[in-house]
Amino acid sequence: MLINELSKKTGLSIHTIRYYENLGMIKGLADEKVKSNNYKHYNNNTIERLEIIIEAREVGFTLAEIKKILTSWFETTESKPETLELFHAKIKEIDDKMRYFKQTKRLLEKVCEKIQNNE
Amino acid sequence: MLINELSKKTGLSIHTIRYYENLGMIKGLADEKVKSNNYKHYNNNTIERLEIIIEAREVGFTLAEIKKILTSWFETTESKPETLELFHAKIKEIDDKMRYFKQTKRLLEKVCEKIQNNE
DNA sequence: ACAAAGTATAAACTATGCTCTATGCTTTTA
DNA sequence: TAAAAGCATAGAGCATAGTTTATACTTTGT
Repeated sequence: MLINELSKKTGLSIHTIRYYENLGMIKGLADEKVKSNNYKHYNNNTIERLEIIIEAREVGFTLAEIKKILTSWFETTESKPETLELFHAKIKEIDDKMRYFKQTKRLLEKVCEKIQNNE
Repeated sequence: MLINELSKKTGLSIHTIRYYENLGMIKGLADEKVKSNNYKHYNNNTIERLEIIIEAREVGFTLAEIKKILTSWFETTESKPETLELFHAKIKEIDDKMRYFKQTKRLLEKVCEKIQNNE
């Protein structure tokens, strides 16, 4: 599929997709049989990768961090202990953030109560 | 307390605290009895506010959004229905993000398993 | 009393993550 | 076949959230 279709399937703008491609997070390939243009083709793996990017950026990971996640998930053949530790650290980060989430949610709920009681 | 103490108690840099003060998220007051300087004094409410800021920014709320939360929590006297709706929407956002969190955590755990099995 | 440390204000600078514009080529469509 | 739409590349511009620098005044410690 070309970039337009990819954009529609993921909900990301064409600009954003190209931005991610420039960062090396995804990769499209030009059809070698077609010499007249340089149109890049993307496959379902690209969709998977973009969905992971969307998920992980919601969590607040930077694009650099997400790139590492993608590499470890899709490309890594060898297993470095420091990579493993990195991911354990990230999991811990998520757990920490979850706590902030619960606290903030509780605060917001209290704000709602306060607003309603003032009526 | 002065800004240095506030910085130590919250873990935020003096610069960041001033940045938040410029945005109107917190407010220090100069001692009127002292004419020789313009040193601002902060109280425990400021600490509370900064702790809320720290929590909420981890959740990914923008400083503008956090400012609204603070206003509704500490300053609002009247209760506007649209404010209430805003906060309900924010709570929903948090719930949505929690889902992303769980998915991303699961992905990271799988990455860890993958790395370990490759050994 | 004087150097060091603290405070205030303003402005410049930086990093991240886009978003938009310009240019030029290719493909599709009426 | 000419106009419109799509694709690629490069670079400029923008918003957010700080961080750093410069300047100047005040307070504190020795």
